[in-house]
Order: sequence, then structure tokens, then C-alpha cells
Amino acid sequence: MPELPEVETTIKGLEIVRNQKINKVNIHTNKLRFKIPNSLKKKLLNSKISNIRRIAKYIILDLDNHYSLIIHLGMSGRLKIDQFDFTRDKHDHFIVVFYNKKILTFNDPRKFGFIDIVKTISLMKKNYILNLGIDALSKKLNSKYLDKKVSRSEVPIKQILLNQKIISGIGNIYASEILFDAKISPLTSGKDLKISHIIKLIFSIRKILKKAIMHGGSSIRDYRSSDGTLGNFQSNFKVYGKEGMFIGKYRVIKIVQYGRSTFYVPNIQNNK
DNA sequence: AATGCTACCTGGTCGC
DNA sequence: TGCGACCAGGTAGCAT
Repeated sequence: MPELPEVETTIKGLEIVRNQKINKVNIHTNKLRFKIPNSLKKKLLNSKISNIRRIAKYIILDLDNHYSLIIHLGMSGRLKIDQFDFTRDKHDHFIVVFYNKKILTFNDPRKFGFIDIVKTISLMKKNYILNLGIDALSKKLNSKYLDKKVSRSEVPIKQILLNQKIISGIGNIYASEILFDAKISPLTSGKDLKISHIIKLIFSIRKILKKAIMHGGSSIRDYRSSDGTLGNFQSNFKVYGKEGMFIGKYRVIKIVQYGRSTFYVPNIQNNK
């Protein structure tokens, strides 16, 4: 579910617990993608959320005790905020209760997400953070950087967009949407991209992701931001999940690259 | 070093 | 209505 826009939307919904102090922590599932650190509960209790931020698709909750809680939503993870009428749902793995009665819940049917806690000062040394490429919405993402990264690569651009070590934040849905917007074929090797393609690509990355954030994240099946609002970007997908539909006189087709679905319109995405 | 593939896990949908 | 096959937003870790 969660690509950069969904994570960004989730984070906005978490603002309600900024500066709130943690009263209780319940861990119902010990192992998600990784084992939840034994010390996690102890470090969270009676600490206060001092900052809420995003690094790529990682949600970072900085605490006032010099630790940071890291949450990754994986494929199906969600954070919800409840108050008063809370009942534990299936797949609610991790529940944080604040002194102001707000309740933060991590729900993840497929358990591909994870939760970690580290000293804030060593956050950037964590391998999964350290190896991330430039954030898709960072101003540092420019044509010089991207060209350097891809100009000798045989890998198709669709796959390059999914490579978090090059650009972080883009996932399988927005990769298709971005390439359609840029009129670039997903099959194009990095080395075959001209600098003009790369400039267009960066423009489309920003345009598509910002638009998705404005719409509150995507809505594949039932995506909701943490305050329960339904994201509504799905209606704005041009090609993702639209196999067989027409755009003008051309059909959207679906192919599989590296085991992932790609949707595109060959006649439009012709690199011209 | 780069790259391609599998595994992790649950649930929804589709065809029979 | 039931059952199996297949698909789904991500990425670590392995083999090549």
C-alpha cells in the first residue's frame, strides 16, 4: 500500500500525538518482518513524542529520551488513531496508549512491516536507512545525480524507479503513473535514457507524488490515513490497474517486469 | 559490483 | 458453496 504519498499522509494524521506522553504499550505480535526489539516497550513508556517525520517510506517518531521509533508499513501496514471507542481488530499488532487517551495502533495483515527503536543519534547508521538514495521529493534529486546513477545501467527504468538505493519513496503504483506522465517506456534501459528523458522523469516524479499527497494518498482497496480519512487518489490513476482501458485511441496494457505488474501505453510512452 | 529471484504472510478474487 | 490458483502497495537476503 504505502508508497511515499501514503506515508506522508499517515504522518500528517499522527500530528495529533505530537508532544503526547506514552502511558501504555501493548505488543500482540512479537515478530513482524523482523523481531520487535525486547527493549522497545521499556524505552517507549513515559516518553513523549517530540517529532514526527518521514525518511523515504519510513515513519520516524522521535522521543524526548533520545530514542526514535521507526515504523515501516510494508505492503499492508496501517497506523490508526482512535479515542474512547477502541476495540482491537484482527491484525492489530502493536498498540500505544497516550495519557491524553489517544490510541495509536499498527495494523498489518501481511506482516511485512516492521517496528524498530534506535538512539536518535545513530538512526542514520541503520543499514536500511543508510543505504537509501535521495528522497523522491528532495530538491537534491536532479538530472546530474540521476544521470550518473543510470547512464551505464542495463536495467529497465521501471525497475530503477523502484530501487530505493537510487531514489527512495517510489513504489510499484506510482512508478507506472510517473512513466506514463513522462511518456517514457518502462522497458527503456537506464543507459538509453537521454538527458531530456531524465529531466522529464524528475519533473513527473515530483508532479505525480505531490498530486497524490494533495489527494491524501492512494486508495487501493481501502487505504486510509491514520485519522481514518479515505485516500482518494485511486480515481486519479491513469494507468495503474487500468489494463484494457483506452486512453484516447490507445489501450493500456499490463506487462510483468521482475515479477511486478507494470501498466503502460506503448503508443504514448515512446520516449519522444 | 550489479543484478535477478525468492521468501516472508494474509486475504481477496476468479475460475471451475 | 467450496477449493485451489493466483495476485497484491515492499524489501532483505541470497545466488549468480
